[in-house]
Amino acid sequence: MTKKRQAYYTCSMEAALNVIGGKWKLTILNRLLTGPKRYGELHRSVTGITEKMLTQQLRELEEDQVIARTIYPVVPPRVEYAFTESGEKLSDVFKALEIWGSNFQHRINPISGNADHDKSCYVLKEEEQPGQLIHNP
Amino acid sequence: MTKKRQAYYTCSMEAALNVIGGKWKLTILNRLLTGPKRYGELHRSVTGITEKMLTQQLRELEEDQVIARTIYPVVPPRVEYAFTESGEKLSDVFKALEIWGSNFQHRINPISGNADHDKSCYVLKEEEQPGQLIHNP
DNA sequence: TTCGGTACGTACTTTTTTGTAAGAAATGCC
DNA sequence: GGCATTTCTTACAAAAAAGTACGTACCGAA
Repeated sequence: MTKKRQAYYTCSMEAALNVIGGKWKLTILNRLLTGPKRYGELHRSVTGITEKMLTQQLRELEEDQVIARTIYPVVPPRVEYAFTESGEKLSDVFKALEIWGSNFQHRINPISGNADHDKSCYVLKEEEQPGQLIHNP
Repeated sequence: MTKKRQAYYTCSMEAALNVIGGKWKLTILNRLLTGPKRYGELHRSVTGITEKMLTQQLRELEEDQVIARTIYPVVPPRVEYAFTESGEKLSDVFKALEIWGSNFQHRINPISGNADHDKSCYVLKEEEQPGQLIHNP
């Protein structure tokens, strides 16, 4: 394990940030919001991530009990990753990050109304149920 | 500036995470929740941070328009840091992080009911008004 | 004229995170 | 046997973040 992972924090927020921080974790978790995914699916879906990084981040998320790993004993191997109950509860964090980040982007970079870098990972439904997020098509 | 700071993101969440990520920013922002603070106050209050790091993080937060810097032209110098309007809106993010992180800590480390590392940075009031956080005494 | 207090800046080193490239296991199919 | 497929490992290298140590400016007071 490369990443130094603290066991204790003086602050719950820091603990949370440590779980979802890093270059790839939000993106990975984002992909899992639409349901369980295989390793290869994630690898294709998370553009630019290397296999080493993907494995490493998945291991850490698993260690933090945010996602669960299911191995199907077949050849070639089939491994699926899915949110745990605790991981699903992260949606409130995602939502808050998404809302604030969206405002932030528009403020910092208001000219880019239709550009690629302006799109959100998540869209909040109009008739929103608390805690629910749907993935951007 | 040491930190590589992206200008564009494919995801608002990533933009948000970039603003509050890093080793010290949540702690600094946490201190500012109780009102504007001077450089020296922050330095004493954020245990362990070096002057270089404090300055650097404050500069980045200022650049991201999360905090504002006010210089009083006196000798010796007096400089105050305070949330901007946008920074204040981060409280929703803090709250979500805090709630999830708190559950996370109890799950990961359930034995530590009264230890130091179990305490929160924030306490949510019983009769909570939306978006309001008060600092832990 | 040296000193103190405040808020930095800068060169350099160490630590941490991320990336590159290659290999390995398991097994059915040709 | 040799190959393809999938899910990882591992050793090594590069890049980024954080830490160390020291220096600067201001001006009034001693």
